[in-house]
Amino acid sequence: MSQSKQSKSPLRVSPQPTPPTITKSARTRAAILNATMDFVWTHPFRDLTVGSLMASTDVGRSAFYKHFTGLYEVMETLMEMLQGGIVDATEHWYTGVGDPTALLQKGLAGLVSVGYEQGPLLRSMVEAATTDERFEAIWNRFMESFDNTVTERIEADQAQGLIADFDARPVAIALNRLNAYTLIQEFGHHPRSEPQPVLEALARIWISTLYGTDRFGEKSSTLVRT
Amino acid sequence: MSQSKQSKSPLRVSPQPTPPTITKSARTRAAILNATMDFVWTHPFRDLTVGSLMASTDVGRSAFYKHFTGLYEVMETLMEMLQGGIVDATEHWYTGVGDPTALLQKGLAGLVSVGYEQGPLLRSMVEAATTDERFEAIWNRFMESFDNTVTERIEADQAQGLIADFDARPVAIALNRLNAYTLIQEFGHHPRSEPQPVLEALARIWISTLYGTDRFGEKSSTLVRT
DNA sequence: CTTACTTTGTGACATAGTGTTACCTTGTAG
DNA sequence: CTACAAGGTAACACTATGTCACAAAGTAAG
Repeated sequence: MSQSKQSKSPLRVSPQPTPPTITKSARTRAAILNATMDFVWTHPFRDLTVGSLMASTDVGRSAFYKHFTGLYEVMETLMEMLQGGIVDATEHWYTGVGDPTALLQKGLAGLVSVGYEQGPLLRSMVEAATTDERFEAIWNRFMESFDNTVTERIEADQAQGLIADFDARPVAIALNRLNAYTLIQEFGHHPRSEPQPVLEALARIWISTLYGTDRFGEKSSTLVRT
Repeated sequence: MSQSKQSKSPLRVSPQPTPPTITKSARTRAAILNATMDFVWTHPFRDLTVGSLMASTDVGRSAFYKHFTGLYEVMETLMEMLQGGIVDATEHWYTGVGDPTALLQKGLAGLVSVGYEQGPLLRSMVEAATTDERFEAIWNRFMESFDNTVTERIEADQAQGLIADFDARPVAIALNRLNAYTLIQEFGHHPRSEPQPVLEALARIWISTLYGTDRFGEKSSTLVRT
């Protein structure tokens, strides 16, 4: 009732993916996706219903089911967009060569940046995962892929003697939960936190844990980036 | 229909809180709480309905509303029980004196122990928080109380020169998300992970971050506890 | 014991959301 | 201009919630 419009979701879904044939179907599909995006930007996922969603388009509620089998499928589509951004932002660390600390720092900076831009969307993903069984499976697979990648990277650095020889997988799982849920906590709702202190906190934790604390002076100003 | 019973929730709600007057009301209340406990032990919270819940008691569905205003209030009651266990298990660290590393280690061991015992209940709390607005507020207050306590403890140790002088709050927030969601990931579903490697991972991350990595030998066998 | 009264329990109802079906409409390819 | 598939709709069946008026059953007092 007292809702002075906040920020709008930045990602927009254009009707035509590649071919210039703008079908009516694609336009409605895009309208649904955009309406969903806008909705989760400012509302909890639990308040999203097919009815309220379609009310903000120019077609009726039951037309929704001509394009998606349910809300979970809409979220799945949006997640593919989010996933791309996250993978792009962090892949340096997994694949790059050079100073591992600097690579990690860069990867985390990218992750925090995406989290800051897409926070509410990220939050809605987790909410959708607890609401819908099928989407939960998709989300879990997403997180597990990170668990695997981070585990591999830790083990590779352990083989080179860069990281102490501990059981990599539980640490990877824990650090990934750290990232995901810290980003949601800090950037999932309006008003968002400042990204800088969050990046410093995450970088401190990851770097201390993996590469040791001797990287830090007394004041952590060496961590400043972005 | 085809439900071969898995493990049962260990916490039981006795009808009489303190006075020996066993009212009929208290018995039904306890039956509801126990049925809820049993349910979330083996099912996702989204599948919990008032109907299915009351079907496993000897009174009808609408009797539920004579005792609770909704499922969220049931979860609130169960959370008070869980909260007590967590606070008991971790309070050493916040208040104790002596070697901070050892205190932290003990606190985490207690936390992992509670998480291991109460994992599915903890998971259902987070699920309920994303489903119900009022319970979400309660859960957030719970997490914030930990954020405040950990922030204070870090700042106290920083004042003594035991911890490097970084911005304590974002680190406290991140480390608390680490704990909560790692415990849910590892112990929230059957079959649960082993507690030992999880404790080692959490201890490594907390201790490295706060007190430095020089505490660890090459193999982390010094961390073994329980 | 029985009367009066509060607590606990019930069936029926109103409401809100989901997903499906059978049937229109429209736009565009032949 | 017409055939017909794709897109859209209204109405329905279903499931869950929460409430209400009323019934039953404990309990306390006389």
